[in-house]
Amino acid sequence: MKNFQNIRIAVDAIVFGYKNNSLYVLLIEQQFGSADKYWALPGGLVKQDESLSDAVIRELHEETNVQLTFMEQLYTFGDDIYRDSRNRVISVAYYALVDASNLEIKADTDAERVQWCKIDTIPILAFDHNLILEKAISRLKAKLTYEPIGFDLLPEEFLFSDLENLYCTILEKEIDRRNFRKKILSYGFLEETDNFSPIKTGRPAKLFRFNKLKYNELIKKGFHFEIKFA
Amino acid sequence: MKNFQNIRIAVDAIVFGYKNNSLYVLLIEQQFGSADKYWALPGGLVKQDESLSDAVIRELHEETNVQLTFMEQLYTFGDDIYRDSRNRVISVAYYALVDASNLEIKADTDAERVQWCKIDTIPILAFDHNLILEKAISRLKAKLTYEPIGFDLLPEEFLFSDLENLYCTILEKEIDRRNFRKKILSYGFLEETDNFSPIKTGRPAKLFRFNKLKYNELIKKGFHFEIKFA
DNA sequence: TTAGTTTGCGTTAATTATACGCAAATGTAG
DNA sequence: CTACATTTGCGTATAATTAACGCAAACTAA
Repeated sequence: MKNFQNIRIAVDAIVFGYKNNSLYVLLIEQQFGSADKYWALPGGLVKQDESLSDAVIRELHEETNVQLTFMEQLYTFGDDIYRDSRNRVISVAYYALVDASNLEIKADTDAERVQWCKIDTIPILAFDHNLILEKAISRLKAKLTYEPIGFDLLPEEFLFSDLENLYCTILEKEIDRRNFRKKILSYGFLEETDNFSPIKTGRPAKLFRFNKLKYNELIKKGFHFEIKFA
Repeated sequence: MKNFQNIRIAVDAIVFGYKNNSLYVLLIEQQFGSADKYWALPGGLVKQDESLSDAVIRELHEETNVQLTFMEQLYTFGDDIYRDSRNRVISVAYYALVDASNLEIKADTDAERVQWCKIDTIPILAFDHNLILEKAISRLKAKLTYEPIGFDLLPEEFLFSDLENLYCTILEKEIDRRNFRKKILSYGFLEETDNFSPIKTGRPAKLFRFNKLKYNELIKKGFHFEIKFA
């Protein structure tokens, strides 16, 4: 075997969003070769003088118009050496959580269509993107229980019932509404706003806000976030 | 900027071992260019037709004579585009835990020397290997608390005091010996052997063994390992 | 007014964690 | 042979946390 290395390096972006009590992921439709159209995760080749994290943020922006400042690295996929049939390509996957209600997406260069796709109706995707997405979902599920990332999926101000619903939906678990509320409130990083939900059914509900500063202070004191389920 | 990509892809191996009540990592000494010698993590370029995980296991074997069957992916380092001064190189880091008392290491191709290095006396390493190692250590610490990986660092049969010591040392925390024992035993995946420790001081201690099968059964039933510290 | 709905606060029992006490089983020093 | 140092292994009391549930308050719609 000759020693020459001809491997391309790509990045892929998994962007999770939450709306209508469901978890979504951002997909693009791409044309491959002459005929085939495939849904895929946003992503593409890293440029020569570009860091990996810059690359994934650039590709996401180019293909979906979504402008993020940070994505977290998920995993690097390079064990299947034929994952791309054209060349050997290794892909570093990144993920992010966004408030989907507050985001303008539009197809741009490279992508023909961009869409939020519900997590339980994902089609067959290009390359090994189904595998990548699965890994991202299990990471999301795990992280949800030990870091307060659920708030990233919600608007600035949200209802307790939204938060509760988010947890139940994503983790596919039942949960006691009252104990959940008690526990989260006991942490002390949520603050009540003076605003009420516009929904006109049942008792009016206060809107809450996640206080990141307070959370960071707690962390410094050794606090450890955790949500457990039966 | 031209579209041509000339990025090499490498793998690096972090192998943790435990002996003499201390945590160690496997390092090699390499010659760079004409004069400089540097300690570094084992690793090297991925071959064209080789999966990432095969590559890291091969490199580790070539450089240290340590033959593993599995390593877990840690992180991919590619944000500092000058991390290797010669070319742009992206490195996928993998780590593993081994029973150091049971391992023959020897310098081989590429490496001049191989050595277990105590984690609190790590020298300045080549490239960004200090950064990589730091990340590996924090991953190890985190994982130790929610997966029963401590046993991988011990011999097949071990003393409870060894296990206790391992946790205290790596996590740098105090722990109540009796509560720790009670908790671990309550999980039911440790089995007593008929053997006793050869140490001739104090009351003779039973040797224990980690029953992976039993652990896997528990996992299937929804069990979740956890060791918390004050 | 009444029924339906969701919020927000509370109480109690069960479980788990924490902080210890102490005897058993050895080797060793005198 | 005895007293002592040392480490193991088991136990118990108390505090803290979690889980299970009750119910009134505050609104809308009819």
